Amino acid sequence: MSSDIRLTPTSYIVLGVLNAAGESTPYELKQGVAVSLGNFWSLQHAQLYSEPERLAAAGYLTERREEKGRRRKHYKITAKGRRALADWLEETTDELPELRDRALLKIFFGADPGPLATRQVAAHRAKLEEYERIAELGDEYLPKGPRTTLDAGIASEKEWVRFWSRLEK
Amino acid sequence: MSSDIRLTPTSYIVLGVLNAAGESTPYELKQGVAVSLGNFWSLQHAQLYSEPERLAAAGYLTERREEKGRRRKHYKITAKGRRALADWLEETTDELPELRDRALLKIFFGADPGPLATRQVAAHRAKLEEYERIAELGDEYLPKGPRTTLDAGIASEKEWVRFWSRLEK
DNA sequence: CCTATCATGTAATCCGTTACATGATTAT
DNA sequence: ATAATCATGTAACGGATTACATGATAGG
Repeated sequence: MSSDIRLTPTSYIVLGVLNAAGESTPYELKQGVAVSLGNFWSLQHAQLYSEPERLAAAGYLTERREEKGRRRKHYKITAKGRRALADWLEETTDELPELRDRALLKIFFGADPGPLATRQVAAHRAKLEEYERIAELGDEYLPKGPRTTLDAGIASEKEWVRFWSRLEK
Repeated sequence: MSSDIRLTPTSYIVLGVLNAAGESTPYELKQGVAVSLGNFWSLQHAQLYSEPERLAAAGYLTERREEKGRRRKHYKITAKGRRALADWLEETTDELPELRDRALLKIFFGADPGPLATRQVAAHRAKLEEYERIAELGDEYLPKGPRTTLDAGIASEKEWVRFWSRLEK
C-alpha cells in the first residue's frame, strides 16, 4: 500500500498549507497559496489538483469526495503527512537558491541594459510597494514565518531596485 | 520542415553559448555553462544533449556527427538561430524572478530559524567569496554581460548574508 | 595493468505547464 | 435571462531530472 513517492517542494507546500488550514479543497489550497507564499513560490492551479492526489495515494493525505452537487474533493493531512512535514522542517540545508531571472539572463548574453532596466525597475518598485503595504498591516495579521519571508522579499526587492537603477543610465 | 517549437530559457542558453563559442559538443557546452552562467541558472548535463537535438530538428542549429571514434555530435548555430537569439535579446520584459529558496520555504512554514540560518550564512558567505575572487580578476577577463550578472550575484549574496545573519540569533 | 575518473550518450520517469471543459454564481 | 466571471476538474504534452551505461584517459 501507499507506494513511496518523492516529496518535492510542491509536496511540502501542499502539506504545509493543509496542516495550517485543515481540510481543504484544491480551490481553497489555491487561495491559501496565492496570498503570501505565491509571491516567492507560485504554483499552477492544476498542480493543486494533481499533487494532493499523488500525496493521498501515498498516504500523506486522506481524500473525501462530495457525493452530490459539485463532487468536490476535500483533502486532510494524515499522521504520516504531519510527520513528513515535521521531519522536513527540522532538516537544515545549505542548498542555495539560484537567481533564475530571465532579464538577467538576457544581460548575461549581451542585451542592451537600458530598456530592460527601465521596465525592471518599475516592476520591482511595484512589487516592493505591494510588500510594504502588507508589512504595514502589522504583525498581528501575519504569523511569524510568513512575516520573516516577507522581510526577505522586501530586502530582496530593494536590492533589485538598486541594481537595475544603476544599470538604467 | 522544422516544426516550430517553443523556445525556453534553456533554449536561449544553448543558443547563446553556441553563438559565443562557435561549434561545440554537448560536453563543451556543459563546460561553457558551468563556468559563470551555472551560478545563477544551472542545467542538468542531459539537457545539453536533448535540447540541442530539439533545436537542430527545428532548424536553429546544425548537427554534425563524427563518423568514427566517439561519434560525438557537434552543433553550430544557424542564421535562424542567430535571429531568434537576437530577437529575444531585444525584447524587454517586466517579468520578475521568484525567490524559490527552499530554506526560506521552511521558514515560511514555521521552521526554527536558528540552525537553518547558521548553515545558510556559511553557504552564502562561501558563494560570495567565490564571486569576489572572480571579480578581482578584473574586467579584462570578463565580458560585459557576465560581469554585470556577477555584480548582481555579489549584491544578492551580500543581502542574503545579512538576512540570515539577522535570523541567526 | 588495473582502477578511478572524465567524457559522452540514451532511456525512462515524472513533474509541471498548457489547454480544454463544464458547473455555479453574480452582475446587468 | 443572459453574460460574465468564479470555481472546479481532467487530459495531454513536453521539458527536466534521474538513472543507466559505456568508451576514453590518466594515475598508481
